[in-house]
Amino acid sequence: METLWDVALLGAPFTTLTYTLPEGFPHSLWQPGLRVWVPVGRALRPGVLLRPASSSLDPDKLKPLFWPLERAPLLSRDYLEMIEEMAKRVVQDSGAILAAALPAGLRSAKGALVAAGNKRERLSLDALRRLSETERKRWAELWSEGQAEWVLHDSEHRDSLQCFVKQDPPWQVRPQAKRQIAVLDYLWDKGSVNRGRLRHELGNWAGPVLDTLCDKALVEVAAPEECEPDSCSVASGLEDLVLSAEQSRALEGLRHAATQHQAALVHGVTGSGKTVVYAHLAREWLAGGRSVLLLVPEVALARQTLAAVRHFLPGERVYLYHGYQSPKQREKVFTELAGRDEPCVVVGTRSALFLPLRDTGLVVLDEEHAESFKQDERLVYQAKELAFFRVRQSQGFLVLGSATPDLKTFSAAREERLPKVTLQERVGASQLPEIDLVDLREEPPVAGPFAASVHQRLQEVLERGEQAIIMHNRRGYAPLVYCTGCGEVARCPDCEVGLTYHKRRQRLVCHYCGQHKEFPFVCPKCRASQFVPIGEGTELIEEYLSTSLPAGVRVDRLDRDSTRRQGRLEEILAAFSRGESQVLVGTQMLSKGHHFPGVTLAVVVDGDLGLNLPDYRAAERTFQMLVQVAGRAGRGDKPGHVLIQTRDPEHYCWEFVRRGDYEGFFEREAALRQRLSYPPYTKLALVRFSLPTEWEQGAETIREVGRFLRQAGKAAGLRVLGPAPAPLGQLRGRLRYHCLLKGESWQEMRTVYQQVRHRFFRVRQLRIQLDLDPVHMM
DNA sequence: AGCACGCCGACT
DNA sequence: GTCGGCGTGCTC
Repeated sequence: METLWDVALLGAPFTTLTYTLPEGFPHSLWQPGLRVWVPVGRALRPGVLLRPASSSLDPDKLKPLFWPLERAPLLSRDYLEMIEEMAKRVVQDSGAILAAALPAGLRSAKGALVAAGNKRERLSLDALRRLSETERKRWAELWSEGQAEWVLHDSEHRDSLQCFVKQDPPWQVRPQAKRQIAVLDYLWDKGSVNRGRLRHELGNWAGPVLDTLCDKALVEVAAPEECEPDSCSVASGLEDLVLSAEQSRALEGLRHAATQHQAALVHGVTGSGKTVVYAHLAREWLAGGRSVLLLVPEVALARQTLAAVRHFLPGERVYLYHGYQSPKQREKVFTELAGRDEPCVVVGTRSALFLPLRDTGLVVLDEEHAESFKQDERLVYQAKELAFFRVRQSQGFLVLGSATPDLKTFSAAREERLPKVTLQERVGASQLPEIDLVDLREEPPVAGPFAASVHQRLQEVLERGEQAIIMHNRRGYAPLVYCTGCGEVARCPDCEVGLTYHKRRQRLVCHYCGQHKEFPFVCPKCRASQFVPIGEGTELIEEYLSTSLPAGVRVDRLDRDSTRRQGRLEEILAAFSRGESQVLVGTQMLSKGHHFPGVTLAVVVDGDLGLNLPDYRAAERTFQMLVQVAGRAGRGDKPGHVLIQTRDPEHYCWEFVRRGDYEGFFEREAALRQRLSYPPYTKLALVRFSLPTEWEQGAETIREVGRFLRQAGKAAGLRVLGPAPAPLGQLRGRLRYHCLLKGESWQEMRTVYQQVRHRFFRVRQLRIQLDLDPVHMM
């Protein structure tokens, strides 16, 4: 009989600890996946039973776990298997993975009470701990028989209310009202947080300040929204389920692939109607009694896709899941799915891969090349890898879809490790747009950031009553400002990068660490306060077009700043798709999957922006983004046109973008990668490490880490490059370095990483992180 | 992350 | 002599 269990802690330090079992509960209760309260130090913490312990610890020295949180395990064995596999791959504790996977409400045990049947007996968690052994046992038996229940603290408490800013800056607040400004700034950065969190982060004074701001209607405090807006007013562009001949062939191809493979690639040009094909396939899998998971890279797309799925699959249970839902909402979806046996559809972003779907049949990863499918802050994981694991585990089928697949994915298809179906035609009357380069060396920008001919073209399009999108991947007003006193550029003191000027907010913002300074700003070098903006961001372009285009033309902006306020994104998209605005200026947010039939012109303000970054994927990324932007033009019945401004018209990327020639680009880029020994021809990992800027032993430690890595790497048959300062050499007051590992085996890389961590474990100033297959080298 | 333990400076 | 500052290290 197993009496020792390994429990993964759901809070820091996330380690797995071993406990004995308490008395009074039926033995059959103890199953993997059961959430429990365990004593850690003198506190109680939530954790998850992983497995009967194999360790040779002395049972007399172990504590008994305290109490189960539920009568049946929330998580299945398959689910735990997935978590543990993931933990192994990213070299982290299972508890850390679980904590990232579970919605907040399920990983934090709120102070709870035990109520007994119909009696009035109530016991707080603390009271329960103080009971005598016999009393505790009696309660355990009562609870086990269903005579007592956990009553979680009600969330109607004021601190659980969500707060969000209701107006875009600039805000009408006296400049002396520092606290009001601090609250507004905080909420603006975070989007929406609950009142408790706000008071915790800023201090208790935030409570009354919040009330003042509510009175001024600058901030709203509301109960977490319980339901998602059901339908989306943005046109989805998907009229019906009738398939073209090409789509039918693709569907047939996928059906066939599913009989002998675990996954397939749908390579379809923008506007070729991939979603309809997915919908058909989804319907078939549902009919077969299996669940369907539909993943898209962004929340806005998830909402659109939800509307389309509901339209196509009426009567099916469809769940939505993404990171911007309220914790309550996510908790509800999570628990409902964990207990659900009938098949259903889930539409969501990357985090939806962690949902406890019982029987995952079909998984669709749309826009599979998108970088948001790999997260790299808290937990480094690749959604594709996890999706693969899930379908393998459940004998399901994974569909990767894109107009511009990840080079790695396409190369797998080329080598016939991954079946591929292709969609080359746009559906309906629309055609792929014509794409032209505008050489800014010959035709320098005269109209704001635009060449004369581009501006001219824009005006013509608007005169005809058509719409245009302007893509520029830089938010804010100006990416740099320099001081007229000393000629220096204003820099972030912690990151050393230039500060971006945001005109509406009257702030200088560091786009890397998020800190901001008020503007006007006093130069730290010469005390002057006159600054001149250099370069242009979306805010400037919006302002420029609003004033230079004929009156009556409405210009809107779509970027992270303009969509911070809740519901703004939908408003902007809806206004554009109803034709109320004619020009939409934005960052790459514009390029993802939106369907605007009225758009006949797309302008890329600076095609070279991403091309010269120190990253082996710079060209791939630029190509993908430009093809996606181009894909927004000419989706209606009028032909589309794309203008790309560049100062480097000879770059090999352009001819392929112009012809919409993915395969050509692939050949060229793949050959380059092979020659330079980059993925997909080798495996790559970064060992990132950072240390405080002000640390005397910094330089010596960097050398030591490098020496150690080179030695350990060599022994493991890896090539080790570096250490080199990371492209963002200083961030948040820390120096950042990395070593690049090249080799054939992920496992060797993990081993080397563990060795270096072990070796420098005691050097507290040093933080070391592993990123297998990094998407960007920053 | 908590929360102890522990070793130095300013007070009754 | 005691209170308390936060550096260091552990939690089954």
